[in-house]
Amino acid sequence: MQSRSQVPPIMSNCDLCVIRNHAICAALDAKELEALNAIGRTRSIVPGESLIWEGEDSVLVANVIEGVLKLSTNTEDGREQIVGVVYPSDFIGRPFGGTTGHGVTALTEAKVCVFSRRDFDAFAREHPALEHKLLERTLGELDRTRRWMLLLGRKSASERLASFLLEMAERLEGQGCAVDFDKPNQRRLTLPFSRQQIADVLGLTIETVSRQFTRLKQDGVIDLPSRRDVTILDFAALTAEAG
Amino acid sequence: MQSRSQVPPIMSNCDLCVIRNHAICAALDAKELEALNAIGRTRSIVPGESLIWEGEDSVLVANVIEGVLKLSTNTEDGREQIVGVVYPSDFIGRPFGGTTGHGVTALTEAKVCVFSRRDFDAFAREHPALEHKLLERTLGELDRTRRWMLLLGRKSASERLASFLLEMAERLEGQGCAVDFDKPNQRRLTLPFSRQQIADVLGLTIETVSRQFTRLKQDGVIDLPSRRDVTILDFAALTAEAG
DNA sequence: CGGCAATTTGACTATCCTCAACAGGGGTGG
DNA sequence: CCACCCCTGTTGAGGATAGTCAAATTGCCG
Repeated sequence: MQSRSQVPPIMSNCDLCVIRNHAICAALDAKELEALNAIGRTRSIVPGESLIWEGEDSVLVANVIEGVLKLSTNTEDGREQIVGVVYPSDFIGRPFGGTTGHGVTALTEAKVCVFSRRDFDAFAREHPALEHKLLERTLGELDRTRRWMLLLGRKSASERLASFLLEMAERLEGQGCAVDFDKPNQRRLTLPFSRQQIADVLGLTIETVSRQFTRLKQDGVIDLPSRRDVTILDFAALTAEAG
Repeated sequence: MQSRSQVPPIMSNCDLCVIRNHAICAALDAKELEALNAIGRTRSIVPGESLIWEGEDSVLVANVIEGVLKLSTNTEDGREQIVGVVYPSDFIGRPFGGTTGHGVTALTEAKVCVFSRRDFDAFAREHPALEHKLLERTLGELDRTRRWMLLLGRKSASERLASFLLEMAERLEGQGCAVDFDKPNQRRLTLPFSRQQIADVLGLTIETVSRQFTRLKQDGVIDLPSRRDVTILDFAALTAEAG
C-alpha cells in the first residue's frame, strides 16, 4: 500500500530534503542553507515519543520532514486537549524565548530537522527572509487555530467529527490519502489518530466519538474499512453535517 | 534646543502616541516611524462598530491605541465564538494576503492606528525589525489562543468562568482595574464584556454564565457591585476553581 | 416615573459523560 | 498454524451538566 520512498543514507544535505521548497527553508539560498544545515540535525521519532514537553523552557525548534505530530496540553487532573497537529514542512517549537505551552509528540513514525533554539534564534535574526516565512507560517497557524476554537466552543459532537474528517481529507491530500478512480466522489483516508486522540482533538470522550462514527456509517456518509481507515462516501452530506 | 515650530500640531506624530514603545512600532527609529506614520491614520470606533468583517479580503491592519476589541467567528446558523480579545498595543488584522477568518468589533470606545494592508505589507518587508516584532507578537498570540483551546475543549462551566476572571484580572492590570489598598487581596475589575459576550468567549450560553456568576457570589469568591463590575474577594478560591 | 434592554431565575430537556460490559483483531507463543 | 490474549474500540444504561424556553427582575436612561 505505502510507497516506500528511498531515503538517502545520511540527510546532511538539504538539497536532498523533500521539504526543501515547502518549509521555511525555502527562503534561503544554497549558501545560507548550508549554514542552517550546520546548526541542525535530523532525528527520527517513533509514535508516542515526545520531542518537547509542556511547560519546559523552549530549548529546541524543528521542521517536520516526515510524519505527523500532535501539540497537546493537559489540565492538572489529566484531561488532555490536542491544540494542534503538524505535518511535513510545518515548523515546531517556540522561537524567541519563553516556555513551551504544549508538548509535542509523534503520532506516526516521524523525521524532524531539529535546531537548538538559541542557535536558530540567532540565525533567524540574521536572515529576515527566513523570519518572514516563519511569520507567514505562524499567521496561518493562528488562523487555523482560531477556526478550531469555533468548533470547540460552539459545535455539537456530530458537527465536530464531520469537520474533523473534512479537515483530515484536506490535510492528508497527496499523502496517506487515496482517490479511487472508479468512484471519484469518494476518498479513503488513513487517520494518524487513535479514537482517543480524535476525542482529544475534538474536546469529546472516546465513546462519543465512537458513537458518531457508527452513526455516520449507518447513515451511509462514510465507511470504516478498518480502525484507522475512513472512506468518505458522501462529501456533500459530510459537509452539511459539519455545520 | 530644537525648533519645535516645524512639528505639525495634529496628532500625526507618533512621538505622542501612548503605545509608541509597546506596539510593534517600538522596532523603528524616528525616521522609520515617520515613514510608517505617513501611510497610517488614526481612527475612532464606538462600541459595537466593526473594523473588519469575517471572510472579507484582508484590506486593512491596525494597532490598537485605546480600548478593547473582540475577534469573532460565526457558524452559518448564527452561533458566535469570540476567538480573541485585543488590548492597547496589540496588532489587528491579517498581513500578507488571504482573507480574514474573523471579524473585529469594538467592545468599548476605541482608537486604532490603521494601515492599508498592501501599504503595510510593503513597509514591513522593508523593515525586518518590524517584522520581527510582529512575529514575536503573533507567536505570543498563538500561545494564548492554544491555552484557550484547553478551556473550550476540556473545562467545565465553573472552571471556564473562573479562568476567564483570572485572565481578565491579569489583562486589565493597570487599566480599568483598581486595587483597594485597604484590602490588598481583593481586586475590582470593570469588564469590557456583556454577559452574552462572556458566553461567546467561553463557549457557553448566557444563562449558564449568569448562574456561575451568582454561584461564585454566593460562595463569597467574588462580589458583583454592578453588571459590568466584579470584585475578586478570594483569589485562592478562584484559582482553585479554574482547574 | 415609565420603558426598555440586559440579566437573573426557574422548570424542563437534550446532549454528552460516566461507568460497565462486550467485541474484534492483530500479534505472540505454543 | 492456530489459539489465546490484550489492547482498542464499540455498545448500552443511567446520570449530570449545560442548553432551551419562558417568566420575573434589575437597573439604566430618557
